[in-house]
Amino acid sequence: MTNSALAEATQSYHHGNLRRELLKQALEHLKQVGPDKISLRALARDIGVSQTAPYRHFPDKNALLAALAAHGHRQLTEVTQAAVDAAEDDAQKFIDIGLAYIDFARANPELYKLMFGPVLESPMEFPELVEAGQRAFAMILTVIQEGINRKHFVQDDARILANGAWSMVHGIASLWIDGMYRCADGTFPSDETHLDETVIANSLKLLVNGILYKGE
Amino acid sequence: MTNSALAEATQSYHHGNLRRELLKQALEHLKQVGPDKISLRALARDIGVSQTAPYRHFPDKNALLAALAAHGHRQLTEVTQAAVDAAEDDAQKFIDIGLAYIDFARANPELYKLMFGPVLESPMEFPELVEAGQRAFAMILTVIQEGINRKHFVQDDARILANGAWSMVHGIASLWIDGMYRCADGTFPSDETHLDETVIANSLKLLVNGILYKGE
DNA sequence: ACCACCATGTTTACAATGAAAACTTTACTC
DNA sequence: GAGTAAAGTTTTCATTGTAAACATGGTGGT
Repeated sequence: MTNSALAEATQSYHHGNLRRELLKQALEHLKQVGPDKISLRALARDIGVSQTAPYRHFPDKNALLAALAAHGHRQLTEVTQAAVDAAEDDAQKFIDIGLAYIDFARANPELYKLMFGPVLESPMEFPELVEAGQRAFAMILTVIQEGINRKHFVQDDARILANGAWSMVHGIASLWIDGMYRCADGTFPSDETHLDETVIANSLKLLVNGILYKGE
Repeated sequence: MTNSALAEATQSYHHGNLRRELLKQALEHLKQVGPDKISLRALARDIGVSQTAPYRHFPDKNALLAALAAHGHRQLTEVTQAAVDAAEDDAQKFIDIGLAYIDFARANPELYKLMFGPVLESPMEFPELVEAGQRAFAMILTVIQEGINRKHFVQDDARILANGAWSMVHGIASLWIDGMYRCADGTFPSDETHLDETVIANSLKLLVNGILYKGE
């Protein structure tokens, strides 16, 4: 068994392939207790390994969380890219892309909080994370630039359009996740989850209306 | 000195009026170390009081943070209300209100993170906080409703307009605070803080354009 | 086949934290 | 002036992140 790939696949090696297992368990714990309360020791305990074993794979807790966040960014980019590819070339396209992004955030709230919240320290120091972020932004920029080329937009500064679109989508996702989306009377929606998509889509439309060039 | 109001005003009582002092120091620590790393013990130490003294004024750490967040919401509502009052009745009005909100977030990033981030646990259990949030939303609704009454908007569902506007503003504030606002090439702005207002205002305009009724 | 090495885990240890429990002090009330 | 309840203290405990020193076992060079 000199093949390390085989070693990874099986249960062998010294004590299993920990790094993968750690990230898997971390994601599980993340979903259950939220990003703040993740404990390295609890992870190690649940995996059945010593409390300091994780430090052979990550310099510290923050680094593990960063790896988790990077994975999340890649996933998010994936689902958004899928929406981009599937979309027809009209206004609905932008709505659909936004909805895909927001759906991911709603389906993985704790992960999303980790990715964009203040839990992670000095995220810019993790190349993996920075690259994932740039990839996501590049994707948005591509879509935007296409729109600019086709003269779909009221303005042709890609930076403003991309940041504006991202802000809107991120804002909706954040507020919704934190339960801050409100009814007209200031109270919170009870359980009409079937209305969500419509409400969100309508909010998105506001921005799309502001961006799209309305041919006379 | 039977007057408890006087007692609060002066330095007297048992060992000074702690509650006020705690919140003050907490705000200071918040600015310096961020919401995650605030430590009750450090607060007590800096004030010169025993480590468990805070527990006579707040049931736990979370409650202290909630009080801090509530204070932040009141401040935020205040500055935004001021912008509402100062604004003339045209499109620029909405830009100005949004900018005031975002300026507060940029001036008090750690406080803003505490108010809207995932740090605070079960925020809905703090009536003080819930009320502050409702007051803020009510203010937005008032402005929106006025606009609806004057037929300024392309749509008359106040909930959608208010949530949409808030999402946009919150999204911009969050991304900016976390340093995720990007240049057109996907990199981050270096130090052109003088350009900020313009860039932000332009993003805001995208939404305002989408909301305002454009009389033929 | 041997042996030295390095990656991976373990044991032990330490300091910081949030919080509970029991005790002490002080200001105000009757 | 005694008693009471609020405000503060001391002591204690479990949990956490992480450093340091040690153990182990698979691998590669000779």
